[in-house]
Amino acid sequence: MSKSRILIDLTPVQTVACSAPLTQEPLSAERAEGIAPLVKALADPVRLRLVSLVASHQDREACVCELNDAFDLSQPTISHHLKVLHDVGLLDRTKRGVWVYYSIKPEALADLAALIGGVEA
Amino acid sequence: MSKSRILIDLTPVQTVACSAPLTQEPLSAERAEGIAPLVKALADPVRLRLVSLVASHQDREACVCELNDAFDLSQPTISHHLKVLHDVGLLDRTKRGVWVYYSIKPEALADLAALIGGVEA
DNA sequence: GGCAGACATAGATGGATGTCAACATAGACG
DNA sequence: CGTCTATGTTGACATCCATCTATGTCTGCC
Repeated sequence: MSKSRILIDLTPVQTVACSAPLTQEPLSAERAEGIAPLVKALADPVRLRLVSLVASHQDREACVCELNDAFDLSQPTISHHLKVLHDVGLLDRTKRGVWVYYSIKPEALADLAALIGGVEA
Repeated sequence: MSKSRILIDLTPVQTVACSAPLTQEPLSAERAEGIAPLVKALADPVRLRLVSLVASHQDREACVCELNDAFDLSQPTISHHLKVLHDVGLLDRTKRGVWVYYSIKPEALADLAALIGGVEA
C-alpha cells in the first residue's frame, strides 16, 4: 500500500531509475504501470527520430523549428510528440527568445537502457 | 532505395541490432519505422511484466500456464500479448507435450538497450 | 499599438489496440 | 473414439492515439 502510493507520485523516469533490470526479478504490476508510459513515449517512429535528432545534435539540444523541418508532418503534430516526450521526462524544454529548445535528459535514456538490458549498468 | 528495401525485410530485432545508438546519429525514417514495433511491443504494462517474468524465470523460460496465473486477465488476452512479443522477436516459443514454453531471446533485449543507452555496446 | 513569426492548444476524425466471450485445435489418456 | 486440459484464433467493442485544421499565446520589431 505505502509502496504503491510512493510509486504513484514518481515520474516514469524515476520509476525506471529505481527498478531492477527486467531480467533480474519479476516486475511488479505497480512498477510496470509506472514504466510503461516511458516506453510508450518511445514507441513511435516519429518520437524515436525526434529523440535521436535531439540526442545527436550539438549540445544535445535542438530548436523546434529544426525538428519541424525534418518531418513531413504539420507543426502541431510535432509539437504534440515533443509534449509527450517532455511529459514523461525524456526531454527538457527551454525558451530562448522566440525559440524553444528541447534537450535530452541523458540519465533517462541510460536508466531505461539499464532496465531493459539488465547486464549490469 | 536499395537500403530501405533491405530494411523492409528485417525483423524489428534485426533492425535494432544493426542501428547506431540513438545518441550517436539521427535515426533514419526507415529504421525508425522498423524499430518502433519492437519498442511498441514492450510499451504495455502486461507485456513488460511478461518479459520480466520469463526473463527472470529459471532457464529464462516459462510455461503459459504459469504466466496466466500471474495476471487477473483472461487466458486469450495473455495469449494475445505473448503473440505480440513473439512476433517482434523478443520471445521464442517451444511446445513440450501439452505445454507451451516461452523463452527470452537475450540478444534482442541487449541490442535494444544498446540502441537506447548509446554508451557503446 | 499592431503586425509577423514561433510554438502551443483545442477539437475532430480515422485507425490502432487491449480486452473479453465464444469457438477452434491439438495432445494425452481412459 | 471421446473427453479433458492447454493453448491459440476470431469477432466484437470500447478506448486510445496520431494526425489534421483552426485558433490561441507570446515575443520581437516597425
